[in-house]
Amino acid sequence: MADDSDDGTDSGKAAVAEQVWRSMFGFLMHTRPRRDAVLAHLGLTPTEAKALDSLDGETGRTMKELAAEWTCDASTATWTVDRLERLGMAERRPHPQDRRARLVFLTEPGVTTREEMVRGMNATPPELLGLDTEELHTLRTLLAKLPH
Amino acid sequence: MADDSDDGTDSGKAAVAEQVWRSMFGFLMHTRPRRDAVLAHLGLTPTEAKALDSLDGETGRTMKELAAEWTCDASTATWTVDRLERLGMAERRPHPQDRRARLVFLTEPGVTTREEMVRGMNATPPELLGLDTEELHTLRTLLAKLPH
DNA sequence: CCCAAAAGCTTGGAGTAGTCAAAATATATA
DNA sequence: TATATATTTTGACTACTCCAAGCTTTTGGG
Repeated sequence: MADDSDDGTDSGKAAVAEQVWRSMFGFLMHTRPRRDAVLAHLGLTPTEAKALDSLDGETGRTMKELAAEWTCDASTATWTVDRLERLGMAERRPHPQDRRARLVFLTEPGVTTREEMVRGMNATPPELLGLDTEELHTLRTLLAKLPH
Repeated sequence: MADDSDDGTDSGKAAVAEQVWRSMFGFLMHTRPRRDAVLAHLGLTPTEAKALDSLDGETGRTMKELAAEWTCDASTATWTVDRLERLGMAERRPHPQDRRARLVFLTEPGVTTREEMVRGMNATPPELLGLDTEELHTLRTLLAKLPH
């Protein structure tokens, strides 16, 4: 009610949304150093982390696909996969149908590192446990309505 | 209730917190391209953006302070401020008490660019308006309990 | 069936951003 | 005056990033 001005529009809603975003974004910033530390601890550059995230041990990806996903030049994709390969985390295998193409897979150490990275990046910030269970349930329900 | 195992701890709460975090983090990722676009549109590198954020037009900061805030080498701070200065967005002025030191201020164009940047980075994602006003109020109350 | 064009990838060359260490300069302080 | 402080300069190195050129293989007409 007490919100503000005089136009007929739903300006109160936008103001509340803004405060919601401020809190959410602030919390994200607050917890960011922890996520940065995950990559630092694993010795991964942001590019290597992104690459690791795009790959797995079972499904081979072609260089073309990876370049498209990373929205980079084909030669940059070559360079990126080279880095992972030198780290022993990825390998190129021949494409069974097209001998021009390569399929990129994570090696076993690559899969392990990827798992640690994903676990660390997605780890629940302990600050959330400052809320009680009922509050968390409410939050879960509401946040589930947002695109992800 | 129906949650899981057999230890006496409050394991259901952690599971809900995890889902809350998944939604929140997912939404952050979902909205990230928009924030990247703000910097791209203003032609700012991440370092320049960080520097701009640390400065204003009234309060001078010494190089030493800036290096500490950015947790970088003093010479890196010099390099960073140089960039902003070449862009016409910052200027060094002598320190009134200590002639060894400099005070760094934003210029008028720097202040303007900073404002645009802050506005763009903090802009409320329109997806939030998919929730109704009451839901947003609830969200605001709960999120305000988190550190920011 | 053959060959020119296209596709997939890599290599080589070059440029930008960011980072630090060491040395140099100027000033303040004990 | 000797030492400490604030900053800049110089030099070197890593991480990206693209473009242009080249190699191999596939594909689409004639």
